[in-house]
Amino acid sequence: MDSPLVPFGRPPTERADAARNREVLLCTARAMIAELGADHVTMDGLAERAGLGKGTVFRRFGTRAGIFRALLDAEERRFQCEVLSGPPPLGPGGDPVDRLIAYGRARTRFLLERHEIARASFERKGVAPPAVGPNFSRPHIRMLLAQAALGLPDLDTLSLQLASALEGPALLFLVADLPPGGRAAGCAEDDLGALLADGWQTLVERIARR
Amino acid sequence: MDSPLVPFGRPPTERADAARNREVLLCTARAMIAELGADHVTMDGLAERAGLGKGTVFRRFGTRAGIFRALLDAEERRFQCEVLSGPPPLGPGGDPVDRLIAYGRARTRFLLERHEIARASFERKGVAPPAVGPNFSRPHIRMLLAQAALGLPDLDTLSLQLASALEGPALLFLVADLPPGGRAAGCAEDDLGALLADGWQTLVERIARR
DNA sequence: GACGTAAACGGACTTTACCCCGTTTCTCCC
DNA sequence: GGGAGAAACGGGGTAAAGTCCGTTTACGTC
Repeated sequence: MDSPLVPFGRPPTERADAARNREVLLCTARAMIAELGADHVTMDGLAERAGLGKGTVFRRFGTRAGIFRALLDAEERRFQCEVLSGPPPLGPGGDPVDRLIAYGRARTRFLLERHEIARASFERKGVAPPAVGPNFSRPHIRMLLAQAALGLPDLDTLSLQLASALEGPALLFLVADLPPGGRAAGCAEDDLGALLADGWQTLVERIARR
Repeated sequence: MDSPLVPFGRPPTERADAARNREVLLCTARAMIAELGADHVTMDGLAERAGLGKGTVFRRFGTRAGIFRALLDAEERRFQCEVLSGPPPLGPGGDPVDRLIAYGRARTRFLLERHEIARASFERKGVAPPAVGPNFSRPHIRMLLAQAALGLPDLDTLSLQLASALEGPALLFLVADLPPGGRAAGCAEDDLGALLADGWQTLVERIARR
């Protein structure tokens, strides 16, 4: 019995085949999304096209939304890098209010460019946290608000509400459903992004006004 | 041929049995929600318990979310009455900024009290508009902003974002999932409502500051 | 009151997410 | 290289949403 009582030394490393299959699945998913649109991607279809069993897909991603979340995560990471270590005004170094505005612009653009995946990464089944929404934006906004020292009370709640104002419209309420306000119909994605970005700037400037 | 060429006089009135069944279904649904929780209410279960066929349920409400939407609509209507014709500060007559604040408080409370149904009335399948979210709040907010004459540009977009800030947190991101910010865990519904309401007030006051 | 028609009904059928568990494969250690 | 044990795999099974279509029923007309 010289085996260690506490099984040290084996941090939860992923098995090689598992890692490979994850990649295969993500690639296949991307291809299928491009080809069929996000909501015609079924778990069975994905499994078959990837040449794997259905069980594997679920083991990897837990749920349908999990796939889209994983897809988004990869891109999120790059986005977060820019925000956390890129040049101002988005990255660190500048005036916090300017950063807030720049963040909103960048985030809006990011979400609209990926709205299909972002939307699909939502799903209300069981108890899966939304993940995409407030998880990065909210603390970031909170931090910038704190830095800006505007004398605002309860930054926890405020940052939540502002994150909603920023992400909600892009993620949930529109894109393909309701173009904002009167100018319905012909409103392309870019225009929409510009409107939302400007709106965000107005909001932030008003709130930051001393 | 004395029958009229244009079949006037028959506006799309609902057949008596259909109306009765709608009521039965809504009542049964309410009972089941109270008993099992909203997300254990299945269409089969509802149909069986109501003593009707499944096809009927779908014909009536179109989709699972449709039931919850219908349930909410009834309550929504009462809420809207208060807002549209009740006494100030919520109802018409007072200062628009005060009304905006009062509206936020009332709406937050309304949504939190019904969060289970409100959440269930969402669903992303096909092309069903969210309905609950921006459909009443947004135009109302827009109107009050216009009345307040704050010199804000693009009220269409701004009202959308503010409606998101108001409804998003209550509807989507929390209640049972993530209590806001640091003070996790023990945060009851009432406290949450107070936090969100205060946050909303802060937001509006800042934006309205001349 | 009988009749014709459009609307409503019912439930079998299809599709899809997700579970389960016996089987296979990796990886570590000797 | 061989063996043990844990992790990953596969695919049949289940449950629930949503569709279809043949049957029944309400309601206006004669």
